[in-house]
Amino acid sequence: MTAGPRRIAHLDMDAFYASVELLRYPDLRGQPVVIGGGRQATPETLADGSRRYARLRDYAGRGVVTTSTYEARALGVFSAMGMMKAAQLAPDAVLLPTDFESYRHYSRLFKAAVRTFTDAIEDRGIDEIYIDLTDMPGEARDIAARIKEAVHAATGLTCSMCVAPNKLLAKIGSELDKPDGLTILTHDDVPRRVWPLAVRKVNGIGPKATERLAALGIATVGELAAADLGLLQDHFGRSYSAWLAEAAQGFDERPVVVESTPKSISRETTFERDMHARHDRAALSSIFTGLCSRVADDLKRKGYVGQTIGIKIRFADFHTVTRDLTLPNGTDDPVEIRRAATECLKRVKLEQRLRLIGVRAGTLTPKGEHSEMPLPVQQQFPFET
DNA sequence: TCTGGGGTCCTAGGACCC
DNA sequence: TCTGGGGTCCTAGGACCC
Repeated sequence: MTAGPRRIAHLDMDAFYASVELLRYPDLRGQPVVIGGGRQATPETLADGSRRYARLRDYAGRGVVTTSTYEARALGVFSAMGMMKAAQLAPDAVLLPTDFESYRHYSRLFKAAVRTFTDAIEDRGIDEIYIDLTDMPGEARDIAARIKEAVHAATGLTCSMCVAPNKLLAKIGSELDKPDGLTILTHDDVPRRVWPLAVRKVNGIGPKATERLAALGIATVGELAAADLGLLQDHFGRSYSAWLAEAAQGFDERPVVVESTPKSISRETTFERDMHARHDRAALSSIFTGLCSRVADDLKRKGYVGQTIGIKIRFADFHTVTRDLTLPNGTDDPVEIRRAATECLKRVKLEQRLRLIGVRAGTLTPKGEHSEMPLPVQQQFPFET
């Protein structure tokens, strides 16, 4: 076994949800299209067979943009932006509702296509995967090109790929040539191709860290790579600063994780209007029960029981609190979940109006496997070591 | 124009145990 | 004037990702 560099690919579907919608509505190709909002955005088919689409300007509500086409992005409309803001930027853009059923279908198709090459695949959600190509014969570029072709043949969709020595670089590289890109990065490419990038491009550096780095005069990965480790430690702590320094050099040893088990299952909902604990008591109670039932259904469908039941409350001012409770045994029973969730709810002051409520089950174990700890021997004497 | 829903991982304090 | 230390569980919050 020679311990040469690994070959890790990151594959990212291009504007995935929007591209799936364009397969169904090809007449929208080339137009700014935004996915998000509720059912009311479903296109209407007219008598002559043509379609009438909702426009972003007609939207009213609290939704956010889920995805947008490249034409909409050119107008400044990006994922996670409030729809009302997006409507100001691109009032004439077409608005389509999200259809997760379809996206999951195409997700299965593209992953199955990749699986004809290898099983060394790490799932990173509906539209992304890592692939370990280390043990595959052939040139990285040729393998990636064949995978891209297979994905296109299976779905009619394009993706962008990068092959690099690790996941960190592969993830960065797959964005360098979007859409339909194919990038190869080696460690020697880091100074020329990675250091000029904004720190935000690094997976794991989010909005908060970006802002705090900017305050230190660090905007690019290269500036981060050149930063004094002591300075980083003072501002980000031992562990995160060490990771920042490693990442800026392009080092990352994380393996491609092929199998994983879920850690938690949750359901939450944001109300169309803020609710009041007393005034809207009946409505809230029925929503709460519904969330508990959905969590129970999800647990049953996936074959798990959860031992920690938790709730999440978001107030009108967006302040968010969580409470949880560990039960003696795991459960997938909606009544038991609701009872535990209610206990959690009692520990929250509900004076402000509520924006969101959620229910969560954690500490999951496969149903049927007994996870209860054997009870400790009753009553040990203290300090008997 | 106020910001969805589903997750993961990390940190930190206190309880509890030996 | 003193309080010793280490491991693990529980709970709450926060950053981050897709």
